[in-house]
Amino acid sequence: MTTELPKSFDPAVLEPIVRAAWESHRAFAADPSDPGEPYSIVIPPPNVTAALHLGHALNNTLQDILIRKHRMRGDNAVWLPGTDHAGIATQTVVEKRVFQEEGKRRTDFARDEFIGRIQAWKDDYEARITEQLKAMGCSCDWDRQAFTMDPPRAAAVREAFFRLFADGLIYRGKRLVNWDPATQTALADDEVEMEEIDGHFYYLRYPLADGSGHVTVATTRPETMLGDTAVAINPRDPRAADLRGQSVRLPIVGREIPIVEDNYVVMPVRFGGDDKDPKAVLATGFLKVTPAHDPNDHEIGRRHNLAVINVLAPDGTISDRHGWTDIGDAGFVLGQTREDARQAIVHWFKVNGLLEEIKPYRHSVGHSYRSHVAIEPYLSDQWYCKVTDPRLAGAALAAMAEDQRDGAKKDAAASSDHSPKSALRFHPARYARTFQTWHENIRDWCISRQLWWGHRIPVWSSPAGRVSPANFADPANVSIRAMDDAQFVCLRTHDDAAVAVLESAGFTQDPDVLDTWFSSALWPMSTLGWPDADAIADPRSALNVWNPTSVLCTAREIITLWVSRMVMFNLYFLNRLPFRDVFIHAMIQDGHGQKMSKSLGNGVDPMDIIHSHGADAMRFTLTGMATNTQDVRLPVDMVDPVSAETFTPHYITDSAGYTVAAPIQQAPSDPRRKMVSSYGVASGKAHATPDQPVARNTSAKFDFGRNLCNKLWNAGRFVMMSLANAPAPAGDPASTTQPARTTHPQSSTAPAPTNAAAPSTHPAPFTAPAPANAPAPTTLADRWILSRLARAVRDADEGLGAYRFDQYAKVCYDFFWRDFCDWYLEAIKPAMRDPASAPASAAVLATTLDQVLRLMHPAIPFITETLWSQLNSVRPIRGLVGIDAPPSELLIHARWPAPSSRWIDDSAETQWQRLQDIVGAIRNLRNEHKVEIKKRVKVAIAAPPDIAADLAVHIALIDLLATCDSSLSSASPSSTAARATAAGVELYVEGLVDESAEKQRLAKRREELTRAIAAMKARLDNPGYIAKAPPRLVEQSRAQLADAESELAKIPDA
RNA sequence: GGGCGAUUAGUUCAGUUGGCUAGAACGCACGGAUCACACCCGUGAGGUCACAGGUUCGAGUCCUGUAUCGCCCACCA
Repeated sequence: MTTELPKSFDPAVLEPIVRAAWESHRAFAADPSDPGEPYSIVIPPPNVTAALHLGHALNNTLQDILIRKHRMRGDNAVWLPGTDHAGIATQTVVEKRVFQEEGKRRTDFARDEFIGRIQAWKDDYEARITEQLKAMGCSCDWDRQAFTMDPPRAAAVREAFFRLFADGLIYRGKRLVNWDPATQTALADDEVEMEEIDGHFYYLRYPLADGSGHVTVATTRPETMLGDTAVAINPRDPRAADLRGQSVRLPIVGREIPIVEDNYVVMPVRFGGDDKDPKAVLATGFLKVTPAHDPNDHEIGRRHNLAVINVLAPDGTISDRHGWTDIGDAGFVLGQTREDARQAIVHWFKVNGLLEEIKPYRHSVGHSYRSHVAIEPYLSDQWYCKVTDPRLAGAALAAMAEDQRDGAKKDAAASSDHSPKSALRFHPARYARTFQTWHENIRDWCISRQLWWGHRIPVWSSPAGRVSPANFADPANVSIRAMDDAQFVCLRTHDDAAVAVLESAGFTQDPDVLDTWFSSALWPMSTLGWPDADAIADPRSALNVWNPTSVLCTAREIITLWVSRMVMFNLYFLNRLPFRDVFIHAMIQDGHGQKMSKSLGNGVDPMDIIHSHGADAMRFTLTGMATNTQDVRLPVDMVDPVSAETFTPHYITDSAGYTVAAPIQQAPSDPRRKMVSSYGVASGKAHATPDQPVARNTSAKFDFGRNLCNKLWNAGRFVMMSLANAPAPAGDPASTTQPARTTHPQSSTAPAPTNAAAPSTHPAPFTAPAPANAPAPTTLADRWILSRLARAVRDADEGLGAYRFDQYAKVCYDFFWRDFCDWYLEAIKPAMRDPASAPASAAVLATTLDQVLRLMHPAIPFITETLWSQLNSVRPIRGLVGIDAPPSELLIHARWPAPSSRWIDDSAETQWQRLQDIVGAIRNLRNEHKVEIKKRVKVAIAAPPDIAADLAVHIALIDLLATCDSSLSSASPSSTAARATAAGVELYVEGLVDESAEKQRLAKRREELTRAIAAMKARLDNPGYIAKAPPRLVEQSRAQLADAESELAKIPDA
């Protein structure tokens, strides 16, 4: 039965079966009370704004590899899944959707009603994301799935806010914030994108108040002049002395404002300014100071005690209702947008003869990452978290690994195990610098957002009302602080009675919500039960077992947004790190080095790849791409929806200077084309019907993984067929290979059978007994493959330990395909026609496949799990002395291979390498002379006595692998024999008559040898080389020279 | 402006502390329906390691500079 595997594997059929098996066994469930070293990862919670993209696929594949490997090692491994509510992003998406579909704006709804809409969106996308992760094979503990706004996470937010508030680390500040006039909310610095803009420098004349003349200020934003409260000049400016104490009359408004001296002002070039500084070139030396609308001016205003006059409404229009009273003649701009006001004011200056000049100026301007409109520095009341406090940023800096601070030792330090395990380490180490610089220059964190979707700020205030702790039933859960002459009351938990007290005293709750990163910052704590009192008190609680987590896997773009804040909060609230390692993986770009994005249409949907190639194929390809670099490229193929042809898109530059994909004629307007990036987004439309082709981006790169899976499938099939007749283990095979795990499928606490037997530390494979009836391998092929296996296991482990997933993938690939399939399987085919007669080889074969499946399972879990169950049902002898292969019903719970250095066999590898060289040389000769594939040729091998003795034993292998009949001889070339040299022996293939081919080949070889001899001679003639190079290398060079010369001597002259 | 990367075969990438004739995969060329696999097998071609200096017996690797590309941070005069 078991040998009836289909010829090629079908992921669409197999993956759901394997998923069901894992689910029914509750294979991903973890329990903090399990023995085993804790190993935990929290998922970087994807935003519920959209379905997962390829970057997520990479991110989660790598995490799953780590989790699966550690689970197999017997560690108490848990992977905590969840999603992020992503305040601004999600609200914006839903607002846009509602407006498109219903023509309604957010303000047309009641707050709760609109939140309900967003909630529905969230439910939808959370489900999709979860399904995507499951389809990818992510072995998250789904019982612990979290959402940054669900009740447990809300409790964490309340507790954290309360503690920070009571400790004075949260304050209310009237500050300039990055205001997005479109969404009417404040943005964090990180949410602002800089864009280069072609703007202008406007030179405006401000008359001196005494009428004796004017000063000329230069500005890119003339409209803000309405809020000017000073003109500044550098004290070193030669004109400063004459103007000291003077003031100017602000045009339009008529406000009299002082001339102040401040070092911030850039000196114009003619007074000694730096001529390389474009500002100095353009500057007049007079700076208009608008404290309410420019961060630097705000600082100047503080230094000189200037008035702060806000002339804008929250929507970005000029307004006299938000702090501006002396409007003078400015009535004509009231109500205008920033852009219109700019034109109007410039026009006013022009007609009044006060506009001196306009010069073009290219500069960068902050834009909202959401609405893409220009950010307005805007004065408003916001809540701040005082991350500049030493207890936060300082603690984060102190937690860094010593050898990663100040860029010490660079990447070499990342993999060293010498520094204390308790420190925060980055992999690759260069990212430690990003983290350090951020904290050294950190500014207080604006945590309030003018949104509806998010954690409502748990503070009530009243300008007039007053309360005291005595008013509350539970004063310990109330924190009262006075700021700005008002009382602010923070409630620790949801408490209707306390709210009633506040409301009756005239208090109202702050309408704002918290920055989405506030809840994200608590993620490694809140997903594990904090702040539940029992969780904190119990040393065996999930919180105390799994926090600190083992590693955080993420992309570099959120080191400052997220990593930093988790470190600060975890240290502050729990006095320990949220994770020890931070692994920063590469970002996936398209084949042109551009980010994948919806607007470029170059994104690749993981679900498309799962459908076309299979989850394993996608995972393996991504694993191989996870190199140490900061970007990797994935050339994207697009599928034309009409012709169904695949092609590589080219790019054009649009009128705005942006590069855009130009893949398909009229692509953006073709409704079918839109489905490219909307798999799973435009619900129900993603699945193509046969008569309606759907364009889906893909990449030929995924063929790499698919080919590997297919190869593994067929190799597995072949091994299984071979072993079907092989000896089975003594005793009752069924009971040893089929542990009865299915008898307790509901028990999440039951560890895997293999792990249960293991101590809490790693299994000790060297002491594990081999099967009593395991025959000892004796053949060269067996010794060789076991030696290669031992190295592969060691190297794979090393790669994973250093977060070098590409190395892990390569080791698996090379060992499995090159060694196991290309050479080992070919070599043992004769023996496997009757495995019972070669029990040792059968045991080696079964053991090797067993280990290959274990080794590759973390990367390609579905196909390996499928083959594992097949191997279990064949029941061959598995395991050898030194190679522990304890049975397990499911591979996901099977024990991770441990390096078995006892099988590393240099002599076998040397001998095998010689065979490979000889076989390669004979195959080469055959090909050069166009010998038919099945024709056996006669080969005479002339070898020195010691090598000849070795070869005599294995001559049958040469005959098998090179399709020849070879004989060892002492060099008796017939005149017509084609010849070659390999591995120190000479080969003569009889009967190859194509003399021109042979001559060509020899001429080429002669040239190669001549070149090599010249290079060697030059090297050895260099006295410095002889004197300074290690003797080993000099010896090697001499030997190579001798070999090359002797081979050349034997080549007959043309 | 500050920082971090990258530049190696047609393409995507490896290349450990400097040391064999610089490797792999895909693609390409030639041969092959062989009883695991044509998503395969065998063989081969293909590289001035971005450029210019330097250190060294020896540089893809270390140093300096240049160019191009990318990312992060800062910056509305």
